[in-house]
Amino acid sequence: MDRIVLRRRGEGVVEAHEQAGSASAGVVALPAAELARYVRDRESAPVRWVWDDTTRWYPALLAAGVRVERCTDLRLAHAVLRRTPFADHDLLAGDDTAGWDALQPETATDAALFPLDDPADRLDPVAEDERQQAVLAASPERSRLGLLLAAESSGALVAAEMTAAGLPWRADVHQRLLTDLLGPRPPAGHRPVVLERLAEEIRAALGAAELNPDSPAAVLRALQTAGLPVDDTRSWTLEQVDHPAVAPLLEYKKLARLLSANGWAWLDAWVRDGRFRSSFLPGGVVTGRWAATGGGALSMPAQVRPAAVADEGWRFVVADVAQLEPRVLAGMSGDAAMAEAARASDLYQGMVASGAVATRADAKVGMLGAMYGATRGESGRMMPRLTRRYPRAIGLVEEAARAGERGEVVHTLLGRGSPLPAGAWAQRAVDLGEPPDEGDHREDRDRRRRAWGRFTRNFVVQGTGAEWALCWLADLRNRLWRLGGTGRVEQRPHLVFFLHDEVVVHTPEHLAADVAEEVRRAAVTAGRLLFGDFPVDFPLDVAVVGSWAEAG
DNA sequence: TCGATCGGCGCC
DNA sequence: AAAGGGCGCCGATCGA
Repeated sequence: MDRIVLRRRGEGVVEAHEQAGSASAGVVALPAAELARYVRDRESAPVRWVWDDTTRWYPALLAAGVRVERCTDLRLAHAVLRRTPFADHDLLAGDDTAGWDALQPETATDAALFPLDDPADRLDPVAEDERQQAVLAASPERSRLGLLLAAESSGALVAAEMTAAGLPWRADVHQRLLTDLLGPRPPAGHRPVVLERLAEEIRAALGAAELNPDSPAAVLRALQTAGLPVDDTRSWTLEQVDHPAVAPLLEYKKLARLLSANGWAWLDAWVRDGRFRSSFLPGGVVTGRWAATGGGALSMPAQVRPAAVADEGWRFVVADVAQLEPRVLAGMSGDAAMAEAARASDLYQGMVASGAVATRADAKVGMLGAMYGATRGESGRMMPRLTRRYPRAIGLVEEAARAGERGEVVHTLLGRGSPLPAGAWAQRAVDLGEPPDEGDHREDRDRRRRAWGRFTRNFVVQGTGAEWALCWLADLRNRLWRLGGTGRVEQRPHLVFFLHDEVVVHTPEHLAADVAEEVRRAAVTAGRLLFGDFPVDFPLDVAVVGSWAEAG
């Protein structure tokens, strides 16, 4: 397959470096304005575009109606290679290392603010690509690491396409929802009438005439003055006590949250032309999960999802994986008993059926505890039992926790490495053993050590789950393209949302059933890519709906 | 006055 | 005695 490295040069010129082995090795210089046509032409045969950073190239191509099949995102690949235990890091070292380390993705606002001086332009993508390929070739885990790099780059393409397309959003539906719950939109600086009324109720119930219910400290003082035994103002805490102020306070908090997180200001800021426009950031989380910036895209409350509505004549296909992380744990640990439980569409029910635990609730709380590191309470009590039934699965997360406590790196199935701990406890653990110290400090160190162990314990599972999801997305993206006939990305079935273990596809109605089928096939492919023939299933809940809220 | 931090809560 | 992983974002509050 041809491999073409793109590089920006000054004065609106782009160089295309066709690498050895390509049909016509050499360098082509072309005006930036002609890039889209060049890329479109070359896409008629298999080609891999190599570029410094997808966010610096792909949005303009998409805007010109050009979709690419595959790329290598050097920024994301560099970040993976810097941390993976599967690579010889000396092979990645070069003059530019610090620059590649520091390279940040671009968002639409960055581009407008800093159009001229981009640090990416001081980096040499041809040299970096050669280094990365040398690292991969020398890796003892070439195939897993290669899969991770390919998946990460595909994810970058998906993210750019989703960011460009936006999530269909009906501002009128959203506004009606706000008005129904909060009252009419108030003038700037004023509370909606419903909140004002609740605030008065709270003040009356607590005998605190001036109370600002938005101030946690003031609310706490008022509650304590009224004689309530609380140390914070969390909803869960308030639900435990009986007082006339509690009901209006809980109602106030719920509605105030809606107002501040997804109220009229949110609509003004993030919804344009019938689309919620956020920015997805692949690799934005150390574990490999995506992050997003703008509008809180990854924490969209169920409450406002009715406003996500497919276009006229289009549908959403919403799919999510049930219990992704325990399934991934079964696969990566090769735990046959847990994989057997995972054969059920409800893994927790599968654990009950096999006699491992008594109830579904026990199964769920026990597995969450195993993956998050709960050692006591209901979760902790399940651990001995789970360890007996699922020795390999539980052993894997326990070992990841112990390694973290020793200050060591752990890694996902495909080789994403955890960061090294920064605290003093880790320096001492690795270099000096246990120094004598004041009791206070030792307790503090132990607390941090255990916290880091919980992080590495979760890292291996969350990170491998993210790898499964990346493979799912990448394969689905190609399947959707092949379904679609002609036209640009957003004129065909295309991804509009991704949330760790859930996807939303926007599709012309007549293709919805086909999309649902491809979503399932892509999940099978992802399972095979990660776990080969090991029999662990990833069943999906798939819904064809008009509004996101109708799914699940 | 403005940036950093806190308490809280939404999602997985 | 407390002991649960990862995020983004808000208003209030603190502090330079």
